[in-house]
Amino acid sequence: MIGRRPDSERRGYHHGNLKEELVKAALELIAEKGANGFTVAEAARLAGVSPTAPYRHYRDKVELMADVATRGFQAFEAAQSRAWNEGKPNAWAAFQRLGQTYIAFAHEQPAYYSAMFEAGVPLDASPELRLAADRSFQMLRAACEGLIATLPAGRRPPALMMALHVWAMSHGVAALFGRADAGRRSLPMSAAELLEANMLIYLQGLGLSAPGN
Amino acid sequence: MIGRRPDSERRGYHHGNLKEELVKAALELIAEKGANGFTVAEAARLAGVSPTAPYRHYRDKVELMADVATRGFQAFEAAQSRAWNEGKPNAWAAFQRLGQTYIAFAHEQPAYYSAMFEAGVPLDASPELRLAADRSFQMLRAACEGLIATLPAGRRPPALMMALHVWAMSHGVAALFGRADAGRRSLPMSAAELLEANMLIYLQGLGLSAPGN
DNA sequence: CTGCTATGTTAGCGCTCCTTACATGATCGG
DNA sequence: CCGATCATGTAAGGAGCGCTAACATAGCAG
Repeated sequence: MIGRRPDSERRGYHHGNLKEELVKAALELIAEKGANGFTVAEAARLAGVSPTAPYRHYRDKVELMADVATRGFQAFEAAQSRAWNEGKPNAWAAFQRLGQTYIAFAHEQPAYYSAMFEAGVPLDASPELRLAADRSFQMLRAACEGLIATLPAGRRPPALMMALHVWAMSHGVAALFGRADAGRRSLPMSAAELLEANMLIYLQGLGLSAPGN
Repeated sequence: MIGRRPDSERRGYHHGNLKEELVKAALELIAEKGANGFTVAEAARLAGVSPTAPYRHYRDKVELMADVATRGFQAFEAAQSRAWNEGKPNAWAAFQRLGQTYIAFAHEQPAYYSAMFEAGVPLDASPELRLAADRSFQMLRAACEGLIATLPAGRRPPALMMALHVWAMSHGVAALFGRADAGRRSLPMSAAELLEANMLIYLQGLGLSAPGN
């Protein structure tokens, strides 16, 4: 990390950047056949290399999955950060955007979402993964603190608890109703609407209500 | 369920009741190594039969998993039913018991829980599975209706939506914080406490509060 | 007893994960 | 410019798994 070489991207050696392409292949496969239907061999095939080439870049299958999950958390945190936008124009609106972003991410990046939450990758598989996951959560926690600050001092819930609740609600809705999986029961509303209503009722329970309304 | 045969348990043929024993073995393996670390061959080994014997009882691995999931839903619904106890002594207390039961089930029967929600078994894998899952949900929905009935007519939310919210919160908490998995962040409260607080705030948001309090 | 069906075993194909040994392309010291 | 070295690829193969096909046997019906 001494800064990039100025004269070239250094995509050298045989293939170029096999690592990136393996991640891309893994995402395709996970999106197509679920988190379990992904095999290292098939990813290698997609990348046009021999079945054992991936093992030059990843110790084993789990490490590859962990890399995918890490990139997922990074992309997720970036999306969350954009949605939060430093709490503008007000904490309430920004908070609602966070929830929508969660559902949208689960819906539009099912492969990332699977790798992050459904593939069974332990969070301490790598320090980078742990870091990326923690940053996502800290973002959410900060958003909660922003909302809590609008409450009168006597009625403020612990920010950590609130963040855990919001995460649980988001994850619950996304996991149960937010995927295009088979076996879905027909719902009267979309996952996004369901989560928005859930959040509104929860916030109401905390004594929060939409400003300017 | 016409009552047991009086003269014998009818463990006939070669092994006796291999099907039951395979399910038991599967539960052990899932509890031990997660929903993915389970193999048909190893289950057969645990049951003391050859690696292909299970295929006389299940078309493939998915069908075995689906059977485990079905039995999980049946056990779950039985537990829920006991907890609900027809809404006695009052809808509020019975409802709280339902939530606790959800967390307890996820905690004490991790193998069932994995098979039901994390193994990727589609709900329409079999009619029995679909039925068992639906019955669990109808139970929850009935409980919600019981609670909603205590609200004044003008403020009643749709029971289906409420049931979906409760399920999402329960599942979110259970999936994220209710397992003994690795990679857990240290929490200031248990999953059961977290869910109870979440429910209380949500119900508060609906205008519900504990009776006699 | 004879034959049928349910339940089990053995053999084997194709696939996966991963290791070991080997080949080759890029880079660097001279 | 050349050979050494290291990073990156391939080839071969072992062990395990899902599943099928062919065969064997236990229990039951007649």
